Amino acid sequence: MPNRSAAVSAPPAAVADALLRLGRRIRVARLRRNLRIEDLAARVGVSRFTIAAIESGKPGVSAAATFGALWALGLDEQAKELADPDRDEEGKALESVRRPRRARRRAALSSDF
Amino acid sequence: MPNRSAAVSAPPAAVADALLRLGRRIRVARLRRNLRIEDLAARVGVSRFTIAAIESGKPGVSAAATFGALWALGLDEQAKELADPDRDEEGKALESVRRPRRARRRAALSSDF
DNA sequence: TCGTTATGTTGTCTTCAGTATACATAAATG
DNA sequence: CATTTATGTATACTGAAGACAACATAACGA
Repeated sequence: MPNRSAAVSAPPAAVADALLRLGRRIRVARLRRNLRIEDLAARVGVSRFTIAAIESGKPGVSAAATFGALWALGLDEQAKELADPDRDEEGKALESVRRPRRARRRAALSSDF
Repeated sequence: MPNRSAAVSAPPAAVADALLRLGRRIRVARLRRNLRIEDLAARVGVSRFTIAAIESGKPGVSAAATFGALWALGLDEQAKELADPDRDEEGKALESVRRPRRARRRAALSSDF
């Protein structure tokens, strides 16, 4: 079985779009602050090629580099709110009374056959 | 993330915290939906080990896998708002009149030593 | 316009992310 | 409790992420 996962080499369109949009926005924020790619790279602690990859929406860049760029630009506040359980209305609705520490498959109905 | 970069192997505390928090929240959302790690992995298109890495906040996981997990859980709406230029007050304030396509270092003041 | 320089591009090399298998642990279920 | 099974842990393998160098291109400032 091949090594690289499809999700990374060819992500779903929604994910690819999100990464592209995020990259473009990071670029806008960087330019507004009059930072060179190299300047931002130094702040984040990666090479200029990694920042270029982020800005062009490459799927394979590490989460640390991506969030690091947001942080280095002072844009990490919204990142902190990501997937906030309090705002996950669907999740709250689906949640059963208790909150299990493990998911469980629908019981396999041992009685048949 | 191959050739070691400090930002990935040992991210700034703020970034490490953000990744840890995001991972925990993804786990909460997954459990609320009664999905096993393996179920979510299948939706995202990665192995269960990658989901486990995301949930434990490992810095090296790819952005595609991370955003893919948010997407597979239906939590990608907030992700779309990340780094929205309209909300970047600091950036808007810093932005000069025009929006250059390249940053430029502070002019090197050719006249002095 | 002209020189400067930020960014893109190409190519090589190294390291680790992601995968897979196997086993251990612990949490649900009945 | 006992059984089932979701998740953690360990090891090994492979391909791509990321670093670096050098050069090409194009945008900016003067």
